[in-house]
Amino acid sequence: MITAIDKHSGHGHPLPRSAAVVDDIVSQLTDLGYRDSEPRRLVISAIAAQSRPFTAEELCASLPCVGRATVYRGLRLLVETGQVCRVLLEDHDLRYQLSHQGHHHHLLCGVCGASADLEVCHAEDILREAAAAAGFRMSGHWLEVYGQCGECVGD
Amino acid sequence: MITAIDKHSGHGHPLPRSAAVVDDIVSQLTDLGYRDSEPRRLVISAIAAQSRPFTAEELCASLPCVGRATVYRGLRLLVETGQVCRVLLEDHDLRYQLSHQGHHHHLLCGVCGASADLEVCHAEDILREAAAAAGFRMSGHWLEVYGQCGECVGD
DNA sequence: ACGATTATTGATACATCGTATCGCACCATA
DNA sequence: TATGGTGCGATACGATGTATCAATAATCGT
Repeated sequence: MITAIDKHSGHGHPLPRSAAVVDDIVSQLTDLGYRDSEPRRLVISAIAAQSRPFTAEELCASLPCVGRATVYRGLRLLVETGQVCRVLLEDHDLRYQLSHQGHHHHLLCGVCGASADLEVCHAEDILREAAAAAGFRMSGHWLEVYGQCGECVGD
Repeated sequence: MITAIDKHSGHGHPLPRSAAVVDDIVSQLTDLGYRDSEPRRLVISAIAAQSRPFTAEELCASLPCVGRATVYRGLRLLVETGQVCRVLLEDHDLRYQLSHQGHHHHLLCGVCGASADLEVCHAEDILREAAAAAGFRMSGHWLEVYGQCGECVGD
């Protein structure tokens, strides 16, 4: 109801089309039978405002007016519905980020923390074949790729 | 090409030469300057006795006479020295298992929990190339493959 | 528009997993 | 055998996430 994105309450500036992103996600949730509440919109909005993978506690800190449990619940719901995906850093730190649809993996920069998507996973066929050679039927996989992004190479 | 080796599912078979395995690991530790203590041997022995990926708490439970902190310290030391590797299950449960040397990834059975190794990671070249296309210089990756092992296919 | 129903919230306690601290014991070697 | 550092166990702590539960608010049928 309240489109409070324009409220420059916090530190960051609102992203240009972030309101549209929030509306889109909310409508996907309502299609699934979930309600459209203000705290949830705030959580989604805060997620959409993140420029790189974030931790759950960072999200909580950026939403002082929303209960911690609500932030965690919203995050979990969005992960379950595929709107947000988990990202595992090289040091086993678990983070989250907005998910772009479809099967993909992440390129993670160890210097600046930026992430990029590997949209098509060609490795999948090779893995399936290798699994079959070991008598396994592959049903899924988890892959993260670590390195340095173009701007950080050489640092 | 990727070759799968060393299925350590075990279905109840005791691992052969487990004492020799413990001695080998202990000698590698002493070579690195660490001492040969009885609690540490107990931890290593318990790890060697595991037939599939285990949690740290399972290890603690199997070693009631060794302090919890000691178990965790031993586990961490073995991970740091490469004797034990971490395994991430599909539900994000973190487990451990004896590491067979060299770069490898895991095939994990979601039914019985068995694991097998993918010893050579040929997907690496593909990933490096894909990373380069996105302007990244790849320095490492994390990969787990999920599915069903030969004995559990069809369950 | 109203009221009933039910999802959602927020505060808080709890659970899990792992690490830091600290005094003491043990080993290595001088 | 003195001594210094490694490792020990007990325990407190920290980080991350979940369960509980009364109160609230969104949705729906009318």
